[in-house]
Amino acid sequence: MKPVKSEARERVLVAAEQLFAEKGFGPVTLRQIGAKAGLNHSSLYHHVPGGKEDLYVEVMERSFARHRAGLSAALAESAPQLRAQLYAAADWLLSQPPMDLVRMEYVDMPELSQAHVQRLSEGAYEALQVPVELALAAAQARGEIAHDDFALISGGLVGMIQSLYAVSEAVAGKSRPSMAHGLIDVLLDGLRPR
Amino acid sequence: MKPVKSEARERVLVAAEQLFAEKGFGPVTLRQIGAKAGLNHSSLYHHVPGGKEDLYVEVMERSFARHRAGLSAALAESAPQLRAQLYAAADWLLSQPPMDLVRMEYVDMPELSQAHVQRLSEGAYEALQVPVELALAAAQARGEIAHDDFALISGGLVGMIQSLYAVSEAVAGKSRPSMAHGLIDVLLDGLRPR
DNA sequence: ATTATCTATAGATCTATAGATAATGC
DNA sequence: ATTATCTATAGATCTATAGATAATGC
Repeated sequence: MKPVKSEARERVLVAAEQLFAEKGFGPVTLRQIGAKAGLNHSSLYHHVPGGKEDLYVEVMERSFARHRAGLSAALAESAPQLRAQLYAAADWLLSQPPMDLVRMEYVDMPELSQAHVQRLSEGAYEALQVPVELALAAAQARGEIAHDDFALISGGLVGMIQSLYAVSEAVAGKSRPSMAHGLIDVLLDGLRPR
Repeated sequence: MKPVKSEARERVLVAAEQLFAEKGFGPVTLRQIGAKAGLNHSSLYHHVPGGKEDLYVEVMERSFARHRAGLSAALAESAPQLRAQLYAAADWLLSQPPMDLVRMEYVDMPELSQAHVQRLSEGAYEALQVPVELALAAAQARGEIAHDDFALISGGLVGMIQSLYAVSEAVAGKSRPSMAHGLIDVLLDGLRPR
C-alpha cells in the first residue's frame, strides 16, 4: 500500500515528468504514462495510489527541485561575471523540457486542489525566480548593474528564455542557446547606441 | 448547411475564442462552448459543420487578425518614438487574453492536421512578429537603436510580455502594463550603468 | 421552405477500482 | 507473505450524428 522506491516506480515518474512537462496535466492520460513506462495503466495505481493528480504534483515537485539545483549550480559555477552567469543559466534552462508557467497557471492549476496549487506555485517561484534574483542582487552589490527590481528582471528574463521554445531553430537559423545569449546581451547593454 | 453569418454564430465564435485562448484546443469541450454561447452543444454543428478543429482554427485566425491589427495600430499611433511605441504595443497585448505560443506549439498543434498547423503558424508570425519587427527596423533606420536582429528582439520582447500573465499583479504589487514598461526600459537602456 | 434548436444515442475514451494471477523475499 | 502486474469493468465524459420540433422568411 505504501508507495515504495523501486525501479518500476522510478520509470513511472520519469515517463510522467516528460509527458506532463510537454503537455501539462489534463491532456496526458494514465495510459500514455503507462505505455511509456512499460506498464499497464492500472498498474500505476500500485506505485502512486493517489492517482493522476498526486502523480502530477510529485513529478512537478521533482522537476522544480532539479530546476532549482541546476540553475543555482549554473549561476555559481560561472560567477562572478553576470553575463557569463546568465549565459550558463539560459543554457541550463534550455537543456530541460519547457516550463510553461502561463499554461500551468491558466490550464493546469485550475484542475488541481487548492493545497496543491499553493505548493506548486511556491515551488515554481523557488526554483526559477529565487536563484536568478540572488545572482542579480549580488551583481548589483558588485556594481555590475544599475537596477534593483530583481523580481521583475528575473521574471522577464526567464519568461523570455522559455518563450524561445516556441521558435523553431531551423526557421531562426541558429540554436536556442545562441538566441538566448543574444537576448541577454541586449538586456545587459540595451538596444540604444552607447 | 452552409455556415452563414448570424448573431448566434457570432456568440459561438466569441465564446470559443475566449475558452480556446485560455485553455488551448484539447481541454475545452464543445459543451463548455455551447454553455457559454447559450446553446446546446450539438447545435454548434449547425453553425460550424466542420466540428471542433474547424472551430478552433477559425477563431484562432480571427484572434491573429485582431492581434495584427491591434498591434500595428498601437505601434503606428505612438510613432515615431520607439519607447512609446513599445509601451503601447505591450499595453495592447496585455489587454487581450494570453497568447501562449509555447503551449500552441507543444500541446495544441500536435492535435491538428498538418494544413491547419501551417496556417496557424504563419498567422501567429504575421500577427505578433511582423508588426514589431517593422517598428524595430524603422527605429534602427532613424538611429534610435543600434541592433539589427529584429526577429530575435521582437520574439524575445513578445515572449517576455506574454510571460507576465504568469505573474500575479497582487504578488508583484503592480499592474502588468507597468511591469511591461519596466522591462521595455531595460531592453532599451540595458542593465549596466550608463 | 429554410434556418435554428433540441433530444437521444453511438462509439471512443478516461480515471479509478476490484479482484485474479504471477513473481519475489523470507 | 508480500509485492507487482494484469484483466475486466463501472461510471463519467467527449465528439459527432440522426432525426424530431420549433421559429422565421417568403
